Amino acid sequence: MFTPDEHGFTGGSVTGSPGRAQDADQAARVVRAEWRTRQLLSAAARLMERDGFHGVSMQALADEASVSVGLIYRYFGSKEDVLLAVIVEVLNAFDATVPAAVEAAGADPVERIAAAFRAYCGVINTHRHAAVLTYRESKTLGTRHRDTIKSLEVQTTAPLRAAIRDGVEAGLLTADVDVELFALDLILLAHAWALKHWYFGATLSFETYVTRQTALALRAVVDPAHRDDYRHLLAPRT
Amino acid sequence: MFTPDEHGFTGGSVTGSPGRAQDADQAARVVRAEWRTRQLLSAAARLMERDGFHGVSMQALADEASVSVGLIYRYFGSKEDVLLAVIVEVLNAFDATVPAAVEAAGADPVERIAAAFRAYCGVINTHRHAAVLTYRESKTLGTRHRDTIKSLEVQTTAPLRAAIRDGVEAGLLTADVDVELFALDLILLAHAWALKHWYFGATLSFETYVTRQTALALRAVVDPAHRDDYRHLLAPRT
Amino acid sequence: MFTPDEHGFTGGSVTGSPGRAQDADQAARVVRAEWRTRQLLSAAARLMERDGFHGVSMQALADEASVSVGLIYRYFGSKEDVLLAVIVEVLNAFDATVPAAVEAAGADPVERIAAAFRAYCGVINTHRHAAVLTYRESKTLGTRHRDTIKSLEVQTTAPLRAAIRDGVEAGLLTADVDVELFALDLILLAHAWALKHWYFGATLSFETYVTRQTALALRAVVDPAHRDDYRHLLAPRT
Amino acid sequence: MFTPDEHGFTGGSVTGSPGRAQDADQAARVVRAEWRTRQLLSAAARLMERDGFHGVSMQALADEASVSVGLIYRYFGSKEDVLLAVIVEVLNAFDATVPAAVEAAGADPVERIAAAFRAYCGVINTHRHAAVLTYRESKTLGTRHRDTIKSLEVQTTAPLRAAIRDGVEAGLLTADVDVELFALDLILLAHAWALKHWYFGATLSFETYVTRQTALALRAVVDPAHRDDYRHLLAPRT
DNA sequence: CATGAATGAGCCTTCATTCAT
DNA sequence: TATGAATGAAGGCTCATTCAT
Repeated sequence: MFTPDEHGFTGGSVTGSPGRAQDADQAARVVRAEWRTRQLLSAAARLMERDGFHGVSMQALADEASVSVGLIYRYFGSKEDVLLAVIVEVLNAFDATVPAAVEAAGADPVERIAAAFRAYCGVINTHRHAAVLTYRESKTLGTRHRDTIKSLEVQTTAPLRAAIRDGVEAGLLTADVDVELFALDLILLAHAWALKHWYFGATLSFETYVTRQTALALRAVVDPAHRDDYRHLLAPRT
Repeated sequence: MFTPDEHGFTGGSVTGSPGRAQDADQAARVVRAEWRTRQLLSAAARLMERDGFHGVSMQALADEASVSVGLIYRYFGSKEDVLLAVIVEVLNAFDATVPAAVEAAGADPVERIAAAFRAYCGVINTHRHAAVLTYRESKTLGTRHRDTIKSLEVQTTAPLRAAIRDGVEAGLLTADVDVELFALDLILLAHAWALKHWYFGATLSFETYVTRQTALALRAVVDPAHRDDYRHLLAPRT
Repeated sequence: MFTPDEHGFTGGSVTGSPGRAQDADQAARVVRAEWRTRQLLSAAARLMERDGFHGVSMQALADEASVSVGLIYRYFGSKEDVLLAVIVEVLNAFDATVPAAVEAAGADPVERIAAAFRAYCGVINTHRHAAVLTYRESKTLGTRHRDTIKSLEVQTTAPLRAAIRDGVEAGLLTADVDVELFALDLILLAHAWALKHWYFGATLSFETYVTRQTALALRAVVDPAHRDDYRHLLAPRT
Repeated sequence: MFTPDEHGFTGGSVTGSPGRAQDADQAARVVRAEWRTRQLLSAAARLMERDGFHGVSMQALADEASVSVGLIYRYFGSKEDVLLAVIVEVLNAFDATVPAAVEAAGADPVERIAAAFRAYCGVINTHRHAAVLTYRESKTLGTRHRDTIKSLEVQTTAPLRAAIRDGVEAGLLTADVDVELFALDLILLAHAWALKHWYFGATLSFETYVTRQTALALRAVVDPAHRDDYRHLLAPRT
């Protein structure tokens, strides 16, 4: 699990109050701090998805979150940090969701690939607001932040790449599949769901989208010899 | 072919001079104007791809193009107009390239699909700078401009969609292919080449990328009965 | 009394603090805000009278008022709004001064006319800087603002017109007096005091100016039969 | 007659063409130059009256006059010079009109005053566009130009002041009339005709305005003993 | 004489960030 | 902790003026 440098609440000793009461205070403080953070990130994601990073002023963000401008700076060092945190939140959600989904799919590599893809799409669907930001505003961030994201993305897509590799090695996928490339394509298709409103209209439901894309993608790589085993994935009724 | 309202050089023909000489003047002026436009758009694409629309100031643009700020406004009404023009230039390039490439590929729908995809990728490779902008900065533009782009994109992808539809109807592609979805996916894969430096590193050559993606995509849709006919596309040696 | 929409300090009362303390805060804030406004308007009037609306940059205004440029925009939405506020201030001063002066002059219509005129001149003398702006920069403002001013001016000159009308009806002024025209002329003569430095030099004192103009104007309209009653106005010793 | 420093067409010897032909050339040139000047000043007056000095760009002026921007600078040294020339044109018109009108009115001082006033109003009515500029944009001009205007105005109002002085000395006006002040008032009333559209609406015709103002003003100063002699001026039927 | 492309200083305005309360 | 007044750098854009043709 990744935790950005959200201003490092070390919560050091303050002044001179007894221990027990202080602990309670601290706990309450932490709770409130987390609530604030969530409140702010949620507002930021909503606003930035709609108006873009540069289209959202700190004042607007403060208004949307019903706090003062100054308070934002207690939780984030700069406007860029807010953006980074929003993006990181999505990437963390991948890490919190995808591995579990893959595990739940059982041992079969092809099933795991399908599960991973579906989980990716699910996270993107949930954080649709923020997901677009990853694409649109990465260049906005400085190199350091960008590297943070980059490595998070690699880490995040690891389960998918692993499943694909397993599939090839198990002979379930054709031997000539380029693991990296296929993984990239699946990620792209997942992201496309977030971009699709603007690019595509609202013709497909989420379910249909995932099912069809899964079928399309897998048909390209499943070894002909095992096609029948995955008919439920390759030729869905929808 | 689309031409944005680049400020409509009506040019005020005035009093009473011959006409031949004036025509020459006008012609020379138009030539220079077009040169300036190209010069500016090229600089804009380079800079905006690197720093994003908001990261490029008009001053910076002027410097990069070695002109004064004021002059930019003779050719574009606003900063947004510059962005629009950059984007439109790519889209026009599609229109100028793809249909010809498709025709040159002969009558076979599958060959035409492959040719269209390759052509798309080629245009994106050429205008790599500008292509990224289409993704990143569309939200930046006002609704009117956005609609302009949207309709251009639809128009631009028409040849590809047509070829796919033909393929399905000719029984070369499996009957259950979702034309729109498959077209979208191919476009995405083409665009991905522009996004890949940031997303992927520089492992693949353009040739390899196109060949492999073509194979991957087509394998998902070509009817098993015709696989052998397209072995050169489906199972390239690279 | 007119109050322009000076940015409507709604002020965001937030969480849950007592109220008394907050009220005090709010009150203090309002006081400071009003002080700022006055400070800014005063600087604006001074500068604009000297250099004209277009001759004063926001930077210059900020410097003169010893604040930052940005702060001006907390109090006024735009440069035009500053001009409007300056002008409105004068017009409000009329409303706050003239009626009282007229009342204090007693019931006699002629005395009331003289008192109104003197009061007008007094306000203009006090706000000499700003008064000139009304003439010079009305065209600068947009139609909406211009209408605001126009209706304020009408409202502001009402007491004078009423007194003249009463005078005519009471038979103190000759029956053929054109009420509107005579009122306009008096207003003009009052404004002329503000324009006179540039137009006239500094030969006359305020007192002398008012007294003489009153005499001159009234002599044109007071009915010969009542001349003697107003000798103190018609033939002053100065 | 005043002639501003309109770039001093000394029209010196050019190169080496014969005398006669050159003279013709010169003449033609001068004619065209004057035509251009008039064309430009007319356009400038129209535009500036509508949009104010600062609201008119040199480009707009060029367009309105159907010439190029560059050409304007052959006739006027700067934008300010254009404004000055426009204003000076009105003041010259006074000089060209008022004295003649005064002479034509005969020897009677009161008649001369009335004639002068009517002539002033007439000029202002004709150059209404430009007249407003005198008020609105004098501050725009530098000190030097402003002094030019000031002295022109003094020179221009001389006939009126002379007539008033004569009237007082002849005992036709009451002895206590302040010559300078009364002259100023009359000039103001004349100018008011130009300002009135904005200040007053369009209720009065020019004729009515002049007649009524003349009556009003003269009634204030004509000696009671001579009232009957000027009944046609003091109590017009309109 | 005439044109209009080109320049660049300067203007209004916004907004991230700070800090006294 | 929380507020929001205050700052000032920077940005987009305009426009008077020049100059090569």
